[in-house]
Amino acid sequence: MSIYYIHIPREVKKMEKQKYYITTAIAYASRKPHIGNSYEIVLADAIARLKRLQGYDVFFCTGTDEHGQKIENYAREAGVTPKDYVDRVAGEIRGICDVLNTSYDYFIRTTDDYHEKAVQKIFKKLYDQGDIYKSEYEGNYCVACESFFTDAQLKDGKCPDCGGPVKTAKEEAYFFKLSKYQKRLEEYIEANPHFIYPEARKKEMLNNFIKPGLQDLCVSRTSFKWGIPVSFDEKHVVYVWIDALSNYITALGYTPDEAGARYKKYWPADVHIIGKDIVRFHTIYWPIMLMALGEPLPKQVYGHPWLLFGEDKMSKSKGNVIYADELVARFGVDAVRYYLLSEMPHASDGSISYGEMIERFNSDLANTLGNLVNRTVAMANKYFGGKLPCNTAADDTLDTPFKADILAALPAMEKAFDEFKIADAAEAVMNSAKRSNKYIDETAPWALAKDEAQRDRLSTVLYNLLEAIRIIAVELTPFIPETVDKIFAQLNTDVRSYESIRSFGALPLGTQVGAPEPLFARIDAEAMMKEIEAEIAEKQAAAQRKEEIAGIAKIGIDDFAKVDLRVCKIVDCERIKKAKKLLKLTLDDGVGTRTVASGIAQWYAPEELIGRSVIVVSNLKPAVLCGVESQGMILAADAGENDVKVIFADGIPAGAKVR
RNA sequence: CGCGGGAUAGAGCAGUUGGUAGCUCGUCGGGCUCAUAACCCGGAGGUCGUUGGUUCAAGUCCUUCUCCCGCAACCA
Repeated sequence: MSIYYIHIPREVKKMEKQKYYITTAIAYASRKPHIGNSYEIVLADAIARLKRLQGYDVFFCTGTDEHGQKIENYAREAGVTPKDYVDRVAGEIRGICDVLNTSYDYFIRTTDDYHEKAVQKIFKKLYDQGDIYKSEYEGNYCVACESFFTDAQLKDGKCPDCGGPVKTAKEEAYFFKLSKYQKRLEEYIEANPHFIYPEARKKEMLNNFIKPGLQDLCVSRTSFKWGIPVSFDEKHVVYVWIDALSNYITALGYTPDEAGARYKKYWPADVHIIGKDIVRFHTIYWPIMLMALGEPLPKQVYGHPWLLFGEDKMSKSKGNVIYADELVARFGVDAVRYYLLSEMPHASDGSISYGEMIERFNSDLANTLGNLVNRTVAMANKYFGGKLPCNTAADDTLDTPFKADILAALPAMEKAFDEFKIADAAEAVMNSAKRSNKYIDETAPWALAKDEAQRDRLSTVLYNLLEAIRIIAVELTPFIPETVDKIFAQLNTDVRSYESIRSFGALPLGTQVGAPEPLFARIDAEAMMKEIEAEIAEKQAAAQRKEEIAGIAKIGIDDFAKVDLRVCKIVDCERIKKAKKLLKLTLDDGVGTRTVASGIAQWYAPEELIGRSVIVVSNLKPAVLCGVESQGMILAADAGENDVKVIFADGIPAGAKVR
């Protein structure tokens, strides 16, 4: 199997620390992020902490993306200025990073002054050198797809995506010549097989986007104001790509005129940690921007999977949104971190549920790790008053394999980290804890304690255990740093360097061990689940109430009169081939026939609809959906969580007006 | 035939270049008493989605089909 990582020497020379620059995507400051969005920062934090432990000079950057139409709209709804709005949300986002105990070195906001200035200069530079050009785009625009296409891309004069009609659109905008760099990008990706990770994403990018031909990217907008103004053309604001992606270098102090010391030191990034949904922007647009600026490209982009709630995506209306701060309040920060890091598969989506959370907490943290520390420290106190007199009474048949197993965890953990298999890394460490529990069973210290002649042996056994715990604790630093501190407090030592865990025995003999204190209290799963269910039910009820009250703004009778509802008879019905959810209905509306596309394919088969009558919004503007022009919309109701029922009007003549 | 990934014990997953199917949780039985009703050992439970093939040997390679997921495109 190939190992997807940039080779980094394990031994870092003392003279000069090697740098390691790691970033997360910057979070869009439109809403408070739920636990799924928070996974990324914890993942990046674990990697950053490991690299620091390994002796790297780490720079770990995160932040918020604060411009755009959506934020402008939310702010208007909230009745505050966009700046006030993002100040609040950015604060919440940063609060979540902090509550998760993440060790970012820098938090950038795209509304920061230096960032805005740098972005303007970047935009100007690209414009001056001809990579960005202004266009009265008289291209082929597909309204349905909201995309422009070149003549070559069109299929029989129609949109290559949906097969629908395209029209010549005129919209003043600036464009970035991606096409110019396409070949270089393709070569770079081929030449650097680890650049896009995991492998599947790379194929996706190459086959779907790069090889078919990159279209020039629209990089400015005139339709909203909340953005960084184009310095030489104030009608335009810089659209998301150049604004947001630049953060990775502006955070280091980069501008086109002056790179700055920090930039020179840390760029290029060693890895960008991002969600799989934005791999495209980070592996196509971003590298091309950097090429155009004449800067080196990041070494690696890791598109991580998503965290889902049970089977579903989280959504407020389902009442199943879980926020990091709520979880931390209930379970503690390390329990949340541990769950995220140990439960997420490295390539496919993971899930979170309270039941799994409790199970993982009890079995790994409380039983395996917590209990190990507790029983060991308790014995050290009970038998020796916390101070071990000897560590030389070895029993090789038991001790040698034990030590070997404990020391084997570190390389296993490092290898897993290099491949972003963080869950495997956690497992490797936890196996050391299990192995230590087994060692207790093998050596039976309580039996040794009964024999005065075995005193040295007993002390040695307990020393080996304390040392194993110390090694485990250092290895757990990337995962649960707060607990690690507690463990070291109980061991009463500060020998916790990375070097000290490469061999067995760095714990000084005779250290006065502190009193045993449980690290994690076992959770009564049944009681807690009951409690949680009650809370969720309450939340759901509240959400529903709110929806009913707030609902949609009241309309007058005049507004309602604008909607023309008609009974129509379904004369024909078929699936739309290219669409998963759409049915194409041919309707008799009393005057003639019309075609309507409806997203009910997963609930109704075409046969069962033919001959039935439905209510149709007849004066809806036509739109093209997957190549079918839809001239209206049929009424249906959300009958349940995942159930839609069409409202039938059988027996009423076609063309009848509904009011 | 748009591109790509997947189907392995009740659940969640690992299986490196083909060579005796493993891990965690759960379950059943045993052991131990230092410890947080915890810890340790053992059992049961899988014809590795389906068809055909290559091979001395296939979970692993090729092939047929079925189903799931991601990307792209739509829930008018």
